[in-house]
Formats: sequence, structure tokens, C-alpha cells
Amino acid sequence: MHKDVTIYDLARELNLSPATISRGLKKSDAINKDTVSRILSKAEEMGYRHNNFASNLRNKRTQTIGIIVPRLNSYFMTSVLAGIEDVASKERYNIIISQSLEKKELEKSNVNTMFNKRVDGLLISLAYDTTDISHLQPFFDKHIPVVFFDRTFQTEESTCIVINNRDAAYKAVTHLIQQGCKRIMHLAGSLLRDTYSDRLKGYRQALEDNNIDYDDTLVQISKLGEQDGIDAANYILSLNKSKRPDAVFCANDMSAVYCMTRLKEQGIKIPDDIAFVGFNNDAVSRVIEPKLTTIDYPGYNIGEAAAAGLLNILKGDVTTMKTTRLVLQSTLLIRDSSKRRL
Amino acid sequence: MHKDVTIYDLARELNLSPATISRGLKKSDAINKDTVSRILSKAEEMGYRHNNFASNLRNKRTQTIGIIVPRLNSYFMTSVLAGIEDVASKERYNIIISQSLEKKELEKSNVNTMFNKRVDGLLISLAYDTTDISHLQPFFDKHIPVVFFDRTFQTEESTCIVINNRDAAYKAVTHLIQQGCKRIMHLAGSLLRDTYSDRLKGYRQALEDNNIDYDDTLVQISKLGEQDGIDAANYILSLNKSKRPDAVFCANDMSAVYCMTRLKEQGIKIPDDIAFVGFNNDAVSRVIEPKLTTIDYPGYNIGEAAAAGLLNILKGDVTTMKTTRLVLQSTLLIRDSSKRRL
DNA sequence: TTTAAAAATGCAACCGATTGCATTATTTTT
DNA sequence: AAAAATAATGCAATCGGTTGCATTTTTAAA
Repeated sequence: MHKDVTIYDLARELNLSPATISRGLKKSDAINKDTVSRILSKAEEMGYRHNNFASNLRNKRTQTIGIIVPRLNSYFMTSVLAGIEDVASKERYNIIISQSLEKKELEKSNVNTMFNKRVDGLLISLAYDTTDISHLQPFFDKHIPVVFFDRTFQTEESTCIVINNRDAAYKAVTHLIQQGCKRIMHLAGSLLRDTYSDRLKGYRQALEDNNIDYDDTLVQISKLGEQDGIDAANYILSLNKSKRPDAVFCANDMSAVYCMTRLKEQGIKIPDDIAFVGFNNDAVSRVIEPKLTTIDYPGYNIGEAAAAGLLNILKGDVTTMKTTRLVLQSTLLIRDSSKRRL
Repeated sequence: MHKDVTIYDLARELNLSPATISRGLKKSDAINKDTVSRILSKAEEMGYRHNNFASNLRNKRTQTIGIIVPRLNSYFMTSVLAGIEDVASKERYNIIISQSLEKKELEKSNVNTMFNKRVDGLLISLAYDTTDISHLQPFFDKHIPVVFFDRTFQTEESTCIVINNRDAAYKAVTHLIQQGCKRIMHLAGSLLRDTYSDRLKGYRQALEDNNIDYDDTLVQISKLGEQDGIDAANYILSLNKSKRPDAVFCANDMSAVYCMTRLKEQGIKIPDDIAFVGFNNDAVSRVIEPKLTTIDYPGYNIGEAAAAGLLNILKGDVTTMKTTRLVLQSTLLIRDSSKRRL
């Protein structure tokens, strides 16, 4: 390996001090413009590259923000990342990403890694089964800002960026009711996550406002995976016909789609026998037949807002430092899976 | 912000030298076992954390490998990442990830960032339109190892991890022929990528081996996105019935699925009028109706192999340093979209 | 021409962990 | 008990960029 070119090498070549080189490379206006350009072109010529370690060591800042998400494999998450990346890179921040794969333990270890890498701030969407945020305590102790998005946790210490899960669910269920549905099932996610418990609340509220009794045999809590969708379908099929739901509101698209597929195999007509509404507007929602009515979730905006919130705190905007909960709007996309021929 | 605890603080507290602390923290056996445990417990007590910058600065190594991929939003990529992560973390390497979003320019800038962050090695799957690898020259110049996976580029300097794209395509097309198909269309990706040009080769070989003439009006090159699938369907519909293909082999699942959907809307029966085979085994392939026959691509293994290859080089295993091309096997998953009732 | 003010550059001490070599403490051998 | 061998620890330089303050150079004002 060739040895790297340092500011000392540049200094020697140009008969300047390392201090001047350092300032020149950053175009400090304490340095003569002419000198600056001489420095820059020499740096180019010699193949100088900035050494982040030395600089981080000195500055005690890394210009890096950490991101921890449950999984990267959804359109939603990719959009969020794009939003974060855009905002962060404009401010010359780098990002490092890790996945918890929905596992609390892995999340903990990722949080630790981020801490040791000394990210300047952390953006996190919690794993499915995370019950507390004690693993984030080191961040809080050192006043390293943490911003939660999507899957949040109520805390005094941090900003949260979420969508109006409750309203969205309310709209979805109200829509089903308007289509004439009376027995609406709900496939819910872990109620540990506000994301899901809020959707359940919206569901219940919509029922109540339409004078439909809440029936807890119609609410199934699961991980909302492929198999969970199939299980839900089997459960429905196991019910006496008079007890069967005439609509299902699912807390994500994946479970909705697999549930539909199974039901269709068994001869159930959608939406006529059972109408469906999902959540997320994943690619699969446009592939299933009939196309799935779902909630479009503004991933990109969430990413932007989360990153912007974090950067504000980093820039010392202390006023936003206190607990903030930013709620973005989402919209109901009505497709064929819920359109009853009334 | 509280100041961080350093080895100097520990040294003072324990009446030892920083050198001893440093060695003790790494459980060097030059240090008395007793002393080691005193150091470790004191470190724990005082909330010491290792400062990577100082250590990287000194060692000129980051224990970090960079990963650049086109997109993270597929099951395939997520599996690859999981494979990489497993192997890397066993060897105490950290990873940083970035997406090129299929854009050459973004890829370049990501490569640069990785270079400046001084990753010890790079794993990369090229963007759709990357035509050369001059942007990797800095890595080659400094002898920082680069391993390509999936979307590779023929080069003397690096290892490649791929699947047998040609064989896989050959198997897929042969399967269609066995189902009685005679006019098989191929939706191909950019031929700049071996991944796709090899699939085309396999397609042609299978035709040739079965005495079917190659017809270039049946090969469409695109970005294989949603719209491209729809466009392909429209193209098929625009053909005179006698000229229409009776099967389509798509280089990915997404385009296959959208193509099928459009055709179905227009009353084409699948697989009877037109059979379909995709590539990747994405979630959508199991959701579309009929379920899509596709190639299952061992993402996790590719990730493992890529990471292992890179780490070997980093460990100075010079024998693997020379060009290596590791080809993993993939399998054809036969589902309903290609099953003709013969 | 002096003097004051402004601009440009340099000095040197950091930041915190690492490591070759030297030194001191402890055991073992003779 | 002295000498030799081994174990344990310390010294001090190093990695490369940053920055408060001092110094030098240039420009403007008196």
C-alpha cells in the first residue's frame, strides 16, 4: 500500500504550514484566495484525501447519522431512506444503516454498534417486539439526539415522526362500512407499537361511530407475515357462515394479500363475499386481483421530516429539542378489493 | 455533553499506564490476568467506550467494509445483505451500505464516499447503466480489495460472485419448450450487465438446441420496471395473432407480473394463451395469479460468498487475490404460470 | 513616513489508542 | 544468595487534522 498524502506533505511541497493547508482545504476566508487555489490544485495533483479519523478525533463529531430499521425490503422503507438520504446529504452528513430484522436483541446490538461508531444522531424505527428503550439510554445519557419514526415509543426525550395511523384506520373502516359491510375483521400487529395500537383504535372508533358492536373474536393479532395472512384466512373459513366477516381491514398489505389468496382458492369472492383493505401501498397491493384498497403512506416525507428534525437538533436548535410529535397525513387509495356493487 | 472516558482516565484511576490499559482492554496476554479483569471492570464502571477514530488513525484500518447495491427493496438484496452481515460480523467487521438507485452517477459518488471513509474493502453490485469501472480506480490503485456480486464487471483485478445466469435461463426456456411453447419472447435487461446478457445467451442456446429459430422481434430490452412490463404486454397485444408469442421469459419477476396483469385484463389466458417464467422469486411471484414460475436465486449464499471472499483477501490470503469467479447454482421453481395442460 | 488596522500565515498543543523497546518486578535456576 | 530467565508494566513517539493565539506581512489611515 502506498502511504497516503497528508496535509504535511502538501505543506512541505508548498512551503506552507499544515495549519494553512488545513484551513485552505476548507476554503477558510482567513486564507488568501490565491493560496487556497494553489493548495487545492496541489492536493488534486498529489491525490490527497481527507482523513476522517484524524478529523473526527479532533472534532469529536463524525458527520454521520445512524439509521436502524426493522427491514429494508419494503417500498415504504426504501422511500423513507431516500428521503433521509436527500436531506442528510445536502447537509453533508453521511448515513449508516442497519436492520434489526424485527428482533429486539439484534436491535440492541445495532444500537450499540451505532453508539460505538459515535454517530452524531440516530434515526430509529423500532422492532416488532421491542418493549422498552433502555438500550437507547447511552444515547440519552450523552445527549446524542434520537428521532423515532413510524414505529415509535412515547418518551420525553425524543422527537417522533409518524403518520395519523388512527385517522387512516378510521377512514379505511368507515369506507368499508359505507360499502355496506357490517362485520369487519381486523388483522392487527403488535399492540406494543403505537403504529398498530393506533390503527386498532381507529378501527374501534369507526365501528362505534356507526353503531356497530365491537367483537373481539374479529381482531387477530399477529406478525402480519405471509403465514399470518393464511392463518387468518383459515380462521375465517373455520367460522360458521353466519359468523364470518364481510370485510377485513389488515394492518399491512402482505398479510392482506396472502389472506385474500387463500380465501380465493377456497371459492370466496372478493369483494362481494368479503371486502379487503390493506395498509402501506406495497407493490403486491397492485398485483393481487382484485387490486387492494390500501393506505398510501408518505415514506419519502417521513424520511425527510425525520432527518430534518434530527439535523435541527444537531444544529443546536434547542427549541425543537423538547418532545415533538410530528404527524404526517396519509390517504386512502380505493381499489377494487373493497368496491361493493351496492 | 459529558466528556468521554478515555484510557487515560482509567490509567489514572488504576494507577497504571495507558499502555497497560490499552493492552488490558484487548486481553493481551502480556498483561497479568488479574490486572486485565481489574481494567475491564473499571472500564465498565466508568462507562468507557473504545474510540474508533483514535484507533483507526493509529492502525490505518477501519474494520469496515462498504457495500454498494442498486436498490435495497427486493427480497433478494435483503438476503444478500443478511449473508454478508453474518459473515462480516463473525470477523468483527462492520458494514456500511449505500444505494446507487441504478444510477451510474450516484454509484460514482457512493464509491467516492466509501473511499473517503476508508473502508477496508468494497462489495459492489453495479448499477443498471454503469459502463466502465474507472470510478473504482482509486481502490485498485491503493490495492483496496473490491468484490463484485450479481451485477459484475469482467476485470483482472477482482473477484466476482455470480449465479449461473446462463444455465438458469437455459433451464427456464427449455422448460417452456417442454410445455409445448414455440414462440418464446424474452424481456431482457441491459446487456451491459453480464447478469442479463448471460440470460439472453441461455435463452438463445435453449432455442437453438431445440431447433427454434431466433427472432429478434421477440427480444425486448428494458429496465424491467413496472411500466416496462406493461409496455411489453401492449407490444404483444399489438401483434397480429399469428405473430404473438405463446410464452414469455422475463429477466425479473416485476416486469413479468405487470406484463401478465395487463394481458389478463385484455382477456389473454395464462398459461394457456401465453405461459410465463420470471426470475428472482420475489414476493410478487407468489401473489400473482396464476403463481409465477421463476428462478430461485440464492441471495443469502451470494452474500456469504462475497463477504468471505473479501475477508480472505483482507486476511492476506494472496492466493485468492487473483481473479476468481465463483458461480453459485440457482433452481427453477415451477408454478402454475407455465404449466400447460398438454 | 509613521502608525494603526487588517489580512495572512505559523506555532504548538491537542484529540485517544497503539506499540517497539526499555525498564522493573517476579520466578526460576544454579 | 546471586544470576538468569520470564512476566508485567511503562515510556514516548506516532497516526493526521484542527484551532486559539501569536506573529508576520500587507494595506490603509494619519
